[in-house]
Amino acid sequence: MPFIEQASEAIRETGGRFTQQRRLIVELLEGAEGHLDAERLYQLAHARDETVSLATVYRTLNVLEGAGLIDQRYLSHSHERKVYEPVGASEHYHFTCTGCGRVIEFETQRVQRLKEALEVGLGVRVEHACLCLEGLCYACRTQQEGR
Amino acid sequence: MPFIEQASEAIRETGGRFTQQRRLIVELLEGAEGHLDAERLYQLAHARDETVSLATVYRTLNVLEGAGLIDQRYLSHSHERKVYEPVGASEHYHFTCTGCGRVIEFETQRVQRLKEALEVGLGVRVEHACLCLEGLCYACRTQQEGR
DNA sequence: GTATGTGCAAAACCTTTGCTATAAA
DNA sequence: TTTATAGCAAAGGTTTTGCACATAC
Repeated sequence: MPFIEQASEAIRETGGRFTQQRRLIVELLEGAEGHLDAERLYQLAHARDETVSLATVYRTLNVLEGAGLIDQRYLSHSHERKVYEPVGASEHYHFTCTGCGRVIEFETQRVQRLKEALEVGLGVRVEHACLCLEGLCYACRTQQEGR
Repeated sequence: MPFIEQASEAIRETGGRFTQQRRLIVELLEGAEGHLDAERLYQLAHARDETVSLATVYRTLNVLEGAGLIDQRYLSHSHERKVYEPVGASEHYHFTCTGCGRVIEFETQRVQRLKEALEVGLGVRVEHACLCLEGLCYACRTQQEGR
């Protein structure tokens, strides 16, 4: 099912309303190449529809997250701001280059395996795992190494 | 070398001054059983020495982090606040129970291996890795499961 | 003595919330 | 028509900063 319909249904199921502002925000999230933070999402939405406010962006993001449709992530070590992306099928994580700002996505089973190891070893149930990786990408690394 | 001396030397090496406030904050960080956030550190420090302000706590934490003496961590999924701890020899990470708030420390080589895999696979240099795990500890999990 | 550090209060920053009007159902 | 959602602006919580005074070196 397309993401917009998923969102529309999920919101309506809980008695919520699929307003034009919410529709626009959902469309932008779906179409985004990269990872949007609230401010950027607001800029994009506001450019298309002046009636969208930053408060509505935040409220909509929280609604969508509550419905399990998007994930919050932190990309930087300092975690200044959250970015949001549709929940996908693949377990993927992010590496952010502190040199050029590029975000590299990668898939790995290692986090999943770590979770399983902890559930067995510590007897816990892991509900959230956040992994933020930072450093230099290949281009920035070789450039810094002076060649 | 004791942590206090390390800190004293590191600060002085960069032309900094090892003031009484900084000494106290370093002592508290070293002696802490758990993971202190800035507010808690301020409470402890201020109780012992009224001249310590919250601003000085933050400034000192930043100086110590810059000198590589302490690490910032986020324990919760929502990352509301940072906690600080001396840089240790062991690679350890944290699991926070959302039921009772308990923080479980554990050691693992898995993050280190993930880093190495990325450095080879993507050609990057990983400088920071932040892993935040949340869920239910054994006690809270069994209680919630109703038995 | 000089530069760095300090407290205080105000600002910065991202995010949430109270209120009244609006619009989805 | 009913009730959730909107915008706006103000508040929230954590962290940083400007300034004048204090203090480590």
